[in-house]
Amino acid sequence: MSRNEPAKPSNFIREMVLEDLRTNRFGGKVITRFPPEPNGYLHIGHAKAICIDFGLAQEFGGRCHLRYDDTNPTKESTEYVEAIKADVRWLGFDWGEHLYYASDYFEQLYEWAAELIKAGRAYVDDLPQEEMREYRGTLTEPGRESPSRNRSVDANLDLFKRMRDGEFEEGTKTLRAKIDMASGNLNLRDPVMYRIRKVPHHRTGEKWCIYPTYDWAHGQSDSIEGITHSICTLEYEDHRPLYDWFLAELGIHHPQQIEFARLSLSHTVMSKRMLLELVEEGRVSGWDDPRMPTLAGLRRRGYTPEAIRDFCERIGVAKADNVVDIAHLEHCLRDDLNRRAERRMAVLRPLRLVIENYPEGKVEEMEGVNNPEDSSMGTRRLPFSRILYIEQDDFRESPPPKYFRLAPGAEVRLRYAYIVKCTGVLKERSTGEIVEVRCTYDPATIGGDAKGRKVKGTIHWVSAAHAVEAEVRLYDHLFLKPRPDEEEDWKTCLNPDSLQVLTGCKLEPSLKGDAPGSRYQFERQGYFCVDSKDSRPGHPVFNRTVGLRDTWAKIERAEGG
RNA sequence: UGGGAGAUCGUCUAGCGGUAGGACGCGUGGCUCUGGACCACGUAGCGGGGGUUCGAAUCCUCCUCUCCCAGCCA
Repeated sequence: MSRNEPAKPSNFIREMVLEDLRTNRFGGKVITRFPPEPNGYLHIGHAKAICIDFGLAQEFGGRCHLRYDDTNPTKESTEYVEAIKADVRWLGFDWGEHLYYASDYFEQLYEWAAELIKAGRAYVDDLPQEEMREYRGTLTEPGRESPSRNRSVDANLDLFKRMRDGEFEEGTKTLRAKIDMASGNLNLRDPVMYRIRKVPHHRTGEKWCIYPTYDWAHGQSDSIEGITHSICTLEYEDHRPLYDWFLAELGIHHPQQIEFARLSLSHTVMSKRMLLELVEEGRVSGWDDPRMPTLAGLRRRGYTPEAIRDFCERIGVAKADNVVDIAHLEHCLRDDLNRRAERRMAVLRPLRLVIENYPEGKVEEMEGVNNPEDSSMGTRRLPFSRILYIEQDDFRESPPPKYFRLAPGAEVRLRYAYIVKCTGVLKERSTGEIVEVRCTYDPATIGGDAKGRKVKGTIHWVSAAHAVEAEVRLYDHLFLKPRPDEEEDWKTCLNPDSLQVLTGCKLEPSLKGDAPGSRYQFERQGYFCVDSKDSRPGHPVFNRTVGLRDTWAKIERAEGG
């Protein structure tokens, strides 16, 4: 409608769906699914897939199923099932009644497999694993047909039944599709449909000892659920011919598989293997360590689902390999938190500031706005007194050029309070360390009104007598290099300062006893949240979610400071 | 050297034969009781060679480079 509105960015998947809608290919329906294997935690890469799967369904008035691809009982557990549900919900999506498990379809899958056997399209193979590999050939040489390949239908049926009945040991038999051992696509060289695993399944228990492979289970599960668009990542591209083959042979509802490029993020790793290694070696405190790219980690770090969804929208969807700069994610976060987080004052590295001409014992209450972006968020009272804490960084004995903060003889505004002028410092005799800054205040400037004076700097403060003590954890990128997995040894570029723990931080009293997860902007510093695991009454712990943009730090860095 | 896919500002992404646009980042300026936010401006790109066309990022062709596949993982 409005001509200035930039066109909503589309992507190739949306356009394919639109085209299918136009041609009425699936009767006007859009049914997608998010199909995690319950064998690990979801990360930001999954969030992209979730946003695409659920987002498309939402957009076109369809629905998206949550379906667990639980075909490999040796790796899966209900613990992951629950964690994944929680993460998807937290991200803001709802599968309604449509929670499914591939394991619900085991019986149907078995029947269809028998059907393929009867059609001469599948056979029981005796080849052990290593031999099967040899028979498969290589990327450049065709494979050879297994000696079992031309068994009779009856023999195959009988053997298959006995596989199910547990007559054979693990690894001694498989059911394979009979396709083409010479295909250039290795997936078509008689792929395995069933393998024997004499292990209980987290849902079917002891009922089965043969389990379908991904290739055999996935497309058929999609079909059963009436999925129209089966969206997955690029590595499944050459599985599509097999996906299509099974469905065509069975003559059942045939969804469209569409592949997109998975998300990579700079300054972190996303592979399950690497994340697991970080956890197991204690490089991080767990899957929900705030430095982890897992949804659990991001949540604990203080990320909002809105910011993550916005990010997924902004990065787009395409087929080219990509690595998105983590700064992009952080931008989306700040953008969201700036609008929603209440402001607070907190001194992370305290330095005593004594106002020499302010009466001892006097306490005034200053009014601070909770969010300058949204006046409906109200105001709060801040106790002010003679002895305050300010940030160590906000005082320099010999200030560099363009330093707007406190320095001997300089004036600065104490946010929401008074203009003060520095009169001197107290140092620790032996070390020369500055332990206290002295100043005088101008009573006429109450509330921070500079009365027409040009006071360039405004700093935050906390009244010493009223301060709440807290531990603050400063998090930074987990890796120093943008692409750790491209280093000789990815762990050599782990950021040794990815976590800095500060104790004895001084918070304004309104922060006392806040609920875990509460998010704030600590003015001039960044966004912080109450840690959901370690914070407790009497010992608050805050996590830095992300810092504010810091132009001054940039200037200092540029000048070699 | 088999099969599949891909290549557009530093990064992500649009473009569908008609002026290469947006976002992030970066830079400059403005504004500001957060050196935040916000506003304005700027920076910078079609992998290469041929061809078709009045006109090519887009169509054809050859080449180069990158990614995926040899699990009874997903």
